[in-house]
Amino acid sequence: MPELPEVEIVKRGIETAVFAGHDSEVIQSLVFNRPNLRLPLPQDLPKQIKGQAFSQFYRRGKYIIALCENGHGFILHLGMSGVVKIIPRGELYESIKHDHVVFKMKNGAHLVFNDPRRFGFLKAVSEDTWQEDSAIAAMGPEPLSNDFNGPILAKALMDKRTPIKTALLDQSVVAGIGNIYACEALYMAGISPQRLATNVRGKRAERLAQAIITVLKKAIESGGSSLKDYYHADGSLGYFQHSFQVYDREGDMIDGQFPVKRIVQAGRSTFYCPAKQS
DNA sequence: CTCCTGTCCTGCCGGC
DNA sequence: TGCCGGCAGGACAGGA
Repeated sequence: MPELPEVEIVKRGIETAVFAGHDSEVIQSLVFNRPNLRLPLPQDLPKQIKGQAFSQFYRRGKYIIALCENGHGFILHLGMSGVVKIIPRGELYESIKHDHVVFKMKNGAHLVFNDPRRFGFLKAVSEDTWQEDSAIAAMGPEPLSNDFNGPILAKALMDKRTPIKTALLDQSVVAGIGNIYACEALYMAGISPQRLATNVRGKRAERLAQAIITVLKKAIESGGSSLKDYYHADGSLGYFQHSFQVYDREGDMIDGQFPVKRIVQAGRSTFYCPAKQS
């Protein structure tokens, strides 16, 4: 499920667990239970970070960047089905299916990456070069930073001849939006997903930028508030229940009279309310 | 160049 | 109940 808000919650949850004191930040071991996910797992990483303390976590779009004190670290992408589980110190960790990557911490806690579909990946990077990684460098502005607003969005959309919905999924336009929040932001902004991206400018682009910011912030808030310490009882981070206005609500009525439709764009489902979006 | 389609992989849900 | 097809929140390679 992970789009920007979910990844942000996962990152905060990891930070909370790792920076809890009593050597909770020190990695005792890192184990890969298979050779690859979407990409080969970095076989040198375990020895590079063994005994090291995590020093810093960042999120960029849908990516989490984790760095250790010696400068070694990794980029984690959750793909479609990835979750991070945190098993606190003192609790027994029992491996289950698709637990591909397991960090054992010095204080006895475990951080586990579980990804049934294996569309996620973990890539070794260093403190000095992670920003030059191809996935990171090509990314557009962070929507919840000062680098993002209506005019900046309009400029990124100017040359795009695709429908606006498809353009929003392009991580070089704006970072972190996926299928759900593209649909939700367009609904909130009253913009049809079929409108050409190049025709979203001026006031429309302003409305869309604001809608993106609002939708993402609300999702982070609801994730943060609905999860005790950001993780479920089973220790999994990254899945929490939202109430969406249009996503996965085909046939539902808006205002009791305007139905939500489902169409397919670039091979992905789009949900929208034609009566409310133009 | 830009844009679209197909593909990677497993799990789940609805229909028969 | 069981089986099967379709679909799933991402991102890339390859072809048009």
